Amino acid sequence: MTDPMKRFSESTIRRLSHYYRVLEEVHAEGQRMISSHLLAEREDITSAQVRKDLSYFGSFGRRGLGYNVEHLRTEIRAILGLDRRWRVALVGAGHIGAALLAYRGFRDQGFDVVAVFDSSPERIGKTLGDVVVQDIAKLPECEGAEMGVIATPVRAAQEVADMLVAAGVRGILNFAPRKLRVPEGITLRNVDMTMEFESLSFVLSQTRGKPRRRAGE
Amino acid sequence: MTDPMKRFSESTIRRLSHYYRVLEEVHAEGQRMISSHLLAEREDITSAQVRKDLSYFGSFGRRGLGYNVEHLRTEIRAILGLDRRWRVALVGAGHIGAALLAYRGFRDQGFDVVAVFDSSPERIGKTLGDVVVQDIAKLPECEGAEMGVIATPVRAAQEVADMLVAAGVRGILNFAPRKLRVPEGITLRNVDMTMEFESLSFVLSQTRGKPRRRAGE
DNA sequence: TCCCGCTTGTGAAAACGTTCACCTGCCCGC
DNA sequence: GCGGGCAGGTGAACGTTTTCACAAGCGGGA
Ligand SMILES: NC(=O)c1ccc[n+]([C@@H]2O[C@H](COP(=O)([O-])OP(=O)(O)OC[C@H]3O[C@@H](n4cnc5c(N)ncnc54)[C@H](O)[C@@H]3O)[C@@H](O)[C@H]2O)c1
Ligand SMILES: NC(=O)c1ccc[n+]([C@@H]2O[C@H](COP(=O)([O-])OP(=O)(O)OC[C@H]3O[C@@H](n4cnc5c(N)ncnc54)[C@H](O)[C@@H]3O)[C@@H](O)[C@H]2O)c1
Repeated sequence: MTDPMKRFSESTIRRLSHYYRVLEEVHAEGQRMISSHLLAEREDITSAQVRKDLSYFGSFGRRGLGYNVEHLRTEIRAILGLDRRWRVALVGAGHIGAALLAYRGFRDQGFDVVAVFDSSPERIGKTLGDVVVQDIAKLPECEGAEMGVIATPVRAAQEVADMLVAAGVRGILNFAPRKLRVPEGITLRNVDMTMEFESLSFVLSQTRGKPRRRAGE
Repeated sequence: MTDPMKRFSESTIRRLSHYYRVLEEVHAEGQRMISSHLLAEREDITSAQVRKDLSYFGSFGRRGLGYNVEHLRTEIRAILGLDRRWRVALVGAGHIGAALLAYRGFRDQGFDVVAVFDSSPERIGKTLGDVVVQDIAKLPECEGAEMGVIATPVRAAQEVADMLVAAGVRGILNFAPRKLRVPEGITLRNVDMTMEFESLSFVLSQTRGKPRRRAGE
């Protein structure tokens, strides 16, 4: 869509998401223009970074003025592929699955959960959100979903991934804490809360090795 | 704990978590030794990367042989700060909060949720997991928690963060999709599922602009 | 005991991402 | 319509992370 087959860094994309969110807010507040400096908002992003990120995709600002909020919002929306709706198949109607289904934010961003699958007889047939939980055995018959979400226990994750790929999804969001194998051409993203906890625990034990206000370890 | 005040890259730490997980598995299977090549396991990490990561913290392997699984597991455990228990205060007993409380994995890794807070009268007083949900107004009286988890709606997130900091936590895991301000010395990690979805949507719209097997856009 | 194949640990090189610094363009006030 | 100040775009410098490549160490077999 841009140049030939240029790839953009993961971090740039994550920051685009961030800019988009800021723009949504600022737009709601009625602001018309915003500077790269304000877009950066928090000190871990510099204004130069903002401008560089945006410049990979085009020239959206006006010198001396900044960026038009409405315009930039529309542009980033298009870049992130949020100017359309995505059909999502969710596998695993447990805690995480239920949380996702209950979350309005996703629908608002263009993500529609069009099918939910589970293996437990207790869950199959129940209505969750506005879709009926289907038997995982029916997943191969699922059509039209571009993305899959894996919210099953670890042991089922790889098998489910294979089924999703067979059913034709091109991207998978995986909540199970395990690296999955997917064929080339299939995009995989992991949400790994365990890792975040461990990262916290690492930093905290670095900065002060022992519990506060207690004797030795 | 290592040299003077050397900092390690975020990615190194995330990979350590990954290695740790692989080691747990391999350990359970009864393997005694493992090579850096096998530790990398998936093609997006090279064996050189594994060795470099580990070398930041010491020399744990033996040339010609690889790493002793049990030993390396213990070492990484200590590096990540998982050789102790962490007290966690959870704020927001909604979908995400409930999912976290129900998840055995965290307890197994050494994270104990010692207190849960919510603002909704419907939730306060209910028992979730094995703790009673308390009124958020009681958070300032909470003592001894080293980490806080924010699982409230976005609008409450910053206020909750401030309260957690006041209550003495040194690290915060934030599920609300907004950048939070925290004082220096407080470690903040964000789990942002929306961003992951957007990242998927970006890649998918790059690789093939239109839905598969359907006419126009 | 000595050699060979295997695998680590690590400097050096390469790739990558971020920051700097400056030129350009634009608006506004005079 | 002219000048000053503001703010975006961008090549180059910089710093960090990853990869490369190889010497050094180890075990096992002859
Ligand atoms: N809950 C958390 O806080 C948390 C935190 C970190 C990671 N995770 C991971 O997220 C995943 C989901 O966690 P959860 O808490 O929602 O688990 P859960 O047990 O609440 O739900 C899992 C669901 O998957 C279903 N399932 C099992 N096997 C299946 C299969 N083969 N096909 C289809 N469905 C199947 C189960 O019936 C259940 O409904 C797990 O892999 C877990 O490790 C969860
Ligand atoms: N559910 C998801 O799949 C999902 C996905 C992405 C992001 N998030 C984010 O995670 C956060 C939690 O999501 P959720 O689905 O669990 O929401 P939820 O509505 O199920 O739960 C939120 C809980 O926070 C409580 N709460 C509200 N204000 C509070 C306050 N000031 N102090 C203490 N408690 C308060 C509410 O009573 C409720 O119990 C939200 O910020 C949401 O944007 C959720």
